[in-house]
Amino acid sequence: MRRFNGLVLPPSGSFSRFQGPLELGLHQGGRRLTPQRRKVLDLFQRIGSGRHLSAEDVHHQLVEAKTKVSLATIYRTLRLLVQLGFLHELELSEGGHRFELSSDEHPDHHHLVCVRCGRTEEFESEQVLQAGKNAADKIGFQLIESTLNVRAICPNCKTI
Amino acid sequence: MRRFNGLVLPPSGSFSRFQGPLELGLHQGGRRLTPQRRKVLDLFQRIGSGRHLSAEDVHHQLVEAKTKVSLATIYRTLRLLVQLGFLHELELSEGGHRFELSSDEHPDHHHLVCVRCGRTEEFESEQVLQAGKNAADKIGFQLIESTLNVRAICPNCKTI
DNA sequence: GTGCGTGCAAAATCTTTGCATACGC
DNA sequence: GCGTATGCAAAGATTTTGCACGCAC
Repeated sequence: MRRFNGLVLPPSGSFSRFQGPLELGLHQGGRRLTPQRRKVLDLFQRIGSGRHLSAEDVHHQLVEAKTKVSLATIYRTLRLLVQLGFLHELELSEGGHRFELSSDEHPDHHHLVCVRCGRTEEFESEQVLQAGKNAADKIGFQLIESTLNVRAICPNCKTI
Repeated sequence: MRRFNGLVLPPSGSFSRFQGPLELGLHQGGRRLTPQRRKVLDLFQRIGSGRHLSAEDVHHQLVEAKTKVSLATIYRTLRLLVQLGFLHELELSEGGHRFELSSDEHPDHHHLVCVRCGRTEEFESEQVLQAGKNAADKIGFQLIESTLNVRAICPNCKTI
């Protein structure tokens, strides 16, 4: 059950990481830069890359900041921003999807998650990048990105 | 190449003094090996490791095979089997969680997913294993497992 | 002005849970 | 028999969608 409901994919190269002013992508293909979309982008930029928010989180933050926006719009916007490559969608172990800002400074970073307390650390690895590329090449897939999820137990939880 | 891994269940209804790991786990701590649980295990066993089923898939398959079992029980059973380590829970990109049989032959394998059609291929990589271990060691986490998800476009979809 | 985006509420998924009953041990 | 597991249905949690209106362009 694929669901594409109305979200038109941008032209080729759409999966590459975003490289310019954020507004650019949102003005292509008849898309509009609405206040709501701007606020969502602003939020992710303000908190920086490496922070993981759920749709609910984003909505809550914006409402707290007196921005009038519906949860439905958050979902629609997040999906759009992921397709445009501005955000990464994460599926770490527990409870629903999370989103983080794509970053040129920390491309292809990976996540260490403590299975007990949920503490999450990030790291980069040229090895992983290469391994993903090797695997894709071997069967003729065109690589987009790879993410390594490491399940582990953090020092705090180990002592309990 | 052998097709089945070490987690062998004797055929349903047979008496055997051999007790594989599956029975052992399901008999510990007052747990019971019910027909429903056995059927779920049998299913994963039959299709082999490397196949990814959703809870709904499992339910559907069993009902087709004339096994009377409720979806709620499937969810409860899958969660149990994951906790016992007999199944792995996957969170590939599209639509919900999937489960696969844990395998002694293919531990720590990884997934290449086509973002357009959902086709999924598996691979193994010593590099990835090592990278996960390095990262965990570096900040004092105790490694449990690492899984690399590679998002890519498969040859078929590339030509469309 | 055109038609994309939004809000709202309803609907669709997906998953969990309360409770009485069934049954493995 | 004891206590766990199940079925059923209802509740929860999360995400999508139909429709009329609003607003970016």
